[in-house]
Amino acid sequence: MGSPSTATRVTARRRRAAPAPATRYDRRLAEILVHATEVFCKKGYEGASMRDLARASGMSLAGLYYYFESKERLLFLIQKHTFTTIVQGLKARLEGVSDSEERIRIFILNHLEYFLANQAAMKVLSHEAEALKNGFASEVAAIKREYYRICVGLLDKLKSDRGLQFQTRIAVLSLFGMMNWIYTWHNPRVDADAESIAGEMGDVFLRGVMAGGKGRRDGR
Amino acid sequence: MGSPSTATRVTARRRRAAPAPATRYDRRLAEILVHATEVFCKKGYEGASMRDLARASGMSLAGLYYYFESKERLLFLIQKHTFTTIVQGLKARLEGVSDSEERIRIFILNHLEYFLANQAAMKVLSHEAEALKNGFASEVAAIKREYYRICVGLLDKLKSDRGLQFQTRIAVLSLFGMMNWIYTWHNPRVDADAESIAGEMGDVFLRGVMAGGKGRRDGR
DNA sequence: ACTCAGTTCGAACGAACGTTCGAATTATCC
DNA sequence: GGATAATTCGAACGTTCGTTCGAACTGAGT
Repeated sequence: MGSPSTATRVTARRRRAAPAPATRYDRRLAEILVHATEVFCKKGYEGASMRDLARASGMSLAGLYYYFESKERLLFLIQKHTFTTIVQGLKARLEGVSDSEERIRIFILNHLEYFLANQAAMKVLSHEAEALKNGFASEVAAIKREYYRICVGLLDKLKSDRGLQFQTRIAVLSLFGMMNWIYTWHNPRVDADAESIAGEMGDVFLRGVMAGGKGRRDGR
Repeated sequence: MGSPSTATRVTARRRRAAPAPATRYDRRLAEILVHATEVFCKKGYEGASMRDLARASGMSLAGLYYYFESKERLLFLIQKHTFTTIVQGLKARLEGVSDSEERIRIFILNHLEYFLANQAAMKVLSHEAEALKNGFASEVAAIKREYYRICVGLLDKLKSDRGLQFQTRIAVLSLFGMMNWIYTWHNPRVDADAESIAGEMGDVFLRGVMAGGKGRRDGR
């Protein structure tokens, strides 16, 4: 048969939505993704060679291509899975909570908990955001846009609930900056856990957007 | 002579601290740095080839090596110059200002103004922070540490002046995150200028750290 | 016109890159 | 245990990588 990877991937795709079983193919694929994430995190997407990835997953160079048709698709799968998971987790946690401040605190906590529990994957997601091209890029961009819009919705709700006045776009992007920058500095031996950092950042950010009421201090 | 670049660089290094004149060598070198910054910004350090850099500066591949002994040193020169300039500018602007809140606003404004006026260089500084190794890395890290410590000093002063209570480390790193993340989203056709964004971020951040007074909302 | 340091370049080096392919190996089912 | 499909691999492909080298060009001083 011509291209083994295409053929096998099609037949292997008949897996249930159920979590545990999964085919051998899917399990091995997930393993490789984990090791590749670690390598991409350490050396960067461009800096990591397929030979590095093969060594990390204890597999031959050619063997990798049974699971992925290209290095770019491998990065794509990592980013898509990571992003999808974090959005799913957020939606589940927001369910049933109506207070708009509490909902933003949940957003921050969910983001930072996932970030610190999956540091390598989140660094690859944040740091290699521009590495994908065309089709791959736009599919990840769509998930990112959904995530961004959820946050905008939460902040706009807070704004109207409490009659606040701030630029939602700047506030949202500042919040993402505060949170995502963590991959450049967090040291588990020095820094507190996600819940504590989320509390601290939530305090600063929420007081910051709420303390003002209406208008800027000097009316500029 | 064996290695022309080493010899010429030594003889050419007799330039004044004066701004304008500079030797031909220094002027050409600066030009190449500008073009290389643009390429590193667009394609990343690993993703940019020496051939890309040669094309961008209208020079032959071999010609570049008259000015730099390696690609890594080229990145180093860009990062060191950018970081040194921003720290210098900050120190000049802080001189004579004593109010601790105003000093932090100056820090934010200086950072964002330089960031948006030199987006490519600042992206290369932020995004390729881990690309350098050993000696190059530690020299840039020293400047970064100085810059970080200045910010810690400013915040600690505010904290003691006003009897506040927050974790300086988290606050500083959150502030850097807010500001540095801008390279991922700022669009000059949509977003306001540096002064306006600095005002907005300054409001959120300063209210955030000042509104609390002492202790966390739930005493955790 | 000649000199000589400063500057640029074409051509090439070996190494490493992403990817392919056919054969070999391993697991699965009758 | 033999047939069939799923999985793995060694070896090689053509390309591009960072870097080097000696020759050629340029411009200022004499």
